Amino acid sequence: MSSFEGQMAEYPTISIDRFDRENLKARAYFLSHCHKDHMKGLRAPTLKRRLECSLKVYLYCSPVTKELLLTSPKYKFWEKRIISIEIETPTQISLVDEASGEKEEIVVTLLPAGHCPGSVMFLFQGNNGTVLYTGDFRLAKGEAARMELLHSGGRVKDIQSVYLDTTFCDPRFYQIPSRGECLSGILELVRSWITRSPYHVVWLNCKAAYGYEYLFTNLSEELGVQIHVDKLDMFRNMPDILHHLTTDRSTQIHACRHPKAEEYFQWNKLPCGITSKTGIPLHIVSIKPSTMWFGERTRKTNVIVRTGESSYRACFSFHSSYSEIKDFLSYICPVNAYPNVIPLGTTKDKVIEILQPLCRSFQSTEPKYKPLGKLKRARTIHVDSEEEDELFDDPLPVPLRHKVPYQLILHPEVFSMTTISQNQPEKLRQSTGCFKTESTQNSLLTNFIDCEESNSESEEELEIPSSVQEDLGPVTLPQQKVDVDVPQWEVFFKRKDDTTDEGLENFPSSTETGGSQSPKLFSDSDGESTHISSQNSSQSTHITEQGSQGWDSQSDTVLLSSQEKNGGDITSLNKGAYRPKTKESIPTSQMEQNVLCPKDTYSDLKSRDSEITTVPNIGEPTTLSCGKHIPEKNRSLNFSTHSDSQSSSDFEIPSTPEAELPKREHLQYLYEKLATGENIIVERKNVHS
DNA sequence: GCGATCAGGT
DNA sequence: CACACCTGATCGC
Repeated sequence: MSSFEGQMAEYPTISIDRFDRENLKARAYFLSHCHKDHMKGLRAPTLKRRLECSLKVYLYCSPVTKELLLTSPKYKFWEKRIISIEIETPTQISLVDEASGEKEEIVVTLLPAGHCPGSVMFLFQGNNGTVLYTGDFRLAKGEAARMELLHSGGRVKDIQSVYLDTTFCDPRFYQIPSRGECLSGILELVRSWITRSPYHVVWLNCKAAYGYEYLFTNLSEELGVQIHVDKLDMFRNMPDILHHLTTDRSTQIHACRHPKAEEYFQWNKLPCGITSKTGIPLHIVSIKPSTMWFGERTRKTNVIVRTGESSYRACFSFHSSYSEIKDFLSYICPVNAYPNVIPLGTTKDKVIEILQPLCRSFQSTEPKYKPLGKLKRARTIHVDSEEEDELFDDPLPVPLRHKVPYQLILHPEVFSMTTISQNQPEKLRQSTGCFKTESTQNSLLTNFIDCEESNSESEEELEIPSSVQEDLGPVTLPQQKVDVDVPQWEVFFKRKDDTTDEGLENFPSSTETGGSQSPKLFSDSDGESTHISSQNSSQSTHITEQGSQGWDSQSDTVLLSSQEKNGGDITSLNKGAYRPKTKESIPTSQMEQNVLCPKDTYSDLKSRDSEITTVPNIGEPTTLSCGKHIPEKNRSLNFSTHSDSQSSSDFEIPSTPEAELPKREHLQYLYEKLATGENIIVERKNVHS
């Protein structure tokens, strides 16, 4: 639960994710995502009244969040006062004090947060420095490095403060299986059950919250079965989600809810009330998404745990694990970091103790003891050289250092801007202006570059395979050799042989599943302890493909690919994917480009109220007009269930093409056992029996 | 009747 | 062990 009070030290006149108390005086509001604990006060009469008086006050959020929010009649009064901002589109906002007329300019950029549909992080740039408010997020290791707009001049921006989602910022939550692993584990479990007969159905016992959509869309895509839900009107303009949901109860996968659902389940009744199909009783299994976490030294895990005759828990997390948080923060390396959440059982001081070493404020005062294990090391950067880099870098995706292809440098510190969005999407106008580069103190910054390194993490990765091999007997873990010279995240996402994925289509994803089948199906691994919680997972509007690959233009399909070769996490909800359809259906990529170009469908005049401006690119290198944009990428539509998991996790035990793969029949057999609850002989060596 | 808060549950 | 809710009881306006 977020304990963020709504304001940031650097920009106290804006409020984020809190709308009560002091926040009632804010000049502008921001909502990172549509979860109730981030909407406190948002529909209170006091704020409503203030809106009526302060006509220049607006709420800014992603298009998806706006859509979800306005679907609820309780928030309808916000309709004319919400301005949605496209993901990854720097936008200038004027913060005006209505009493004094005082005005401050700020540029905000929304970055996908991977928490739930529409969830974003806010990057603010203004006179008091650049700050990042993460909202709630789940980003895999290395994802920050792939976010274009966190960079400039090929390096991460100089960020003063990060207001961080520290939900799992405790070593106890060291690792959480990746989205891909969790997804493929669930996928195979569901598959093994529903393919038995039309009367075999699955109940996904999800909570009432956004964030499971990527699970639904992926299952539907892979299995060709829509998911039954209670409501879907909030997705009416998000075809990529909508198409995978249904209100028709006759489907085999349900995610409907009812206050007495658990009770119903006891009686073999689904939450939606049905118990049979054409007179024949259903065979129901329940799968409850829950957070499962593992200690630092845990070698492997099962993402599916059987909890009863017909019930299972499946790993699913909306938030980044301890190691993911550390990876994220250490990459950003801000001057300061502030926790938005203090997990129960820990204290603010403890959380800060963890965050501080990853910040510059600490590093500069501490002896620079940088063991080889460090991932990044300090280096001095000259602005000039940065620009050079920019110009001459090769456009190919380069691992850590992000380049911004297709850009032209204008003047180092002045940017032209085009005004676009307005309150009403259809109206737009344009204008130009100048913006001064943020970091003035940039000439000599201490920045970090990747180090070839050897750090504990990679050590683990290297070790894990071997131990896993021992444990698993037949299933050997391919050496995911991590080349020390290679940027770490590649280790997680890249698969040696991408092409193999396709062929494996139906092959149960070995990974988690594979793990589960192994002896310790329902228990935990030998390593450390396993933990389970009932959380949910989530995802957001986010990008699957990392890096410079863009999303594809087929707006529709976007979602899902389970793990693609790029391995990243599957987050399918791509920026494009969940873009509400309200505007036009411009192919995503195209739309992106258009954002900065006059020709938009929008036309119009600007209203002086809400001043919004899209800034081509902020940061050292200035981008010219449509330049911001990410190279297009063809999103792979293949959904190989496995690759991701296998490649990305520490947990995975799986098989890779080169390794000895479990036989399909074998896995199928185990899955069925798992699904039906039949006894599984737990033999370490020979799972096959 | 409404909201805010707390307890309890999933 | 956490999360993001929901329900119900109580209190105050």
